[in-house]
Amino acid sequence: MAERAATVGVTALAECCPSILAAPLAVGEAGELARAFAALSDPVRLRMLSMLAAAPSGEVCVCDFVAPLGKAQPTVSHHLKVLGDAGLIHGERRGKWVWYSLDRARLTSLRDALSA
Amino acid sequence: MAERAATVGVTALAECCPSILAAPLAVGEAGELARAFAALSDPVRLRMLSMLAAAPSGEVCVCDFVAPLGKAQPTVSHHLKVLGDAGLIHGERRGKWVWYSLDRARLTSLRDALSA
DNA sequence: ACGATGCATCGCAATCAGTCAATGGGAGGA
DNA sequence: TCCTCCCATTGACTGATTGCGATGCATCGT
Repeated sequence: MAERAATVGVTALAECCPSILAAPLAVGEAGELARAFAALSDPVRLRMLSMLAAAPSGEVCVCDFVAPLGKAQPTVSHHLKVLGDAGLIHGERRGKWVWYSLDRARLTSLRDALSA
Repeated sequence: MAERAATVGVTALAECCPSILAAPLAVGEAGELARAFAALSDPVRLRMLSMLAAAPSGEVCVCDFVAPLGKAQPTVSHHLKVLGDAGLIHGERRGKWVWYSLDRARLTSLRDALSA
């Protein structure tokens, strides 16, 4: 159920990015945007995004999130999944490690939803 | 407790608006931003903001939120309080009615937090 | 003064979200 | 093959959030 809802939100937003300020939001649009902003409504996830943005290679390994964030590894994995479902990050497995990178276009589309 | 936390977040954000993309977010900054985005993580509240943005006079009475949103009056009041605590809207009592208006500067500062 | 209206607050029920220990599964090295 | 390491998933617990009925508190009209 979670993956379906997340996918719907991502695809719909990637295409049209409804703005909050342009016109009264329809119920469906509001729901999609709300789920997107919900991904940004946690301090751990925001710090993850900023770490990805600041990473020289543009990628961060899961193991490198644990210590700086001060959270257990399952918790880190959970937040990475939330951000991934929101389309904000993408993970790629290389050997034993999984490297995550930021989807800046997705973040921009979310930013534009706050513009007129 | 709620009003204190909200006030801290509002004042701190109004002054500096830390960007997610600029540098690794400190724990405190991340918490403030997270609370701000949490206010945007509900479809009812997003529709409220868009209704305020689309209102010709720039103001909407509480009673005019109830029917379009399909929520009970206490629920509407609750969401208005959340948005107010986040600094996104301001209410002004005129006679029996309370008129709410959008704080566009606050919304812009939140938008800029998603910019490099 | 009294009743009516508009909004906020309280209290409760139901649902959701964050956290971690335990477990599972895949990849590499000995 | 077995052992180790890295990551994801599960299950359980706690706290936060959403929603509404009931109530309280102003304000206005009579």
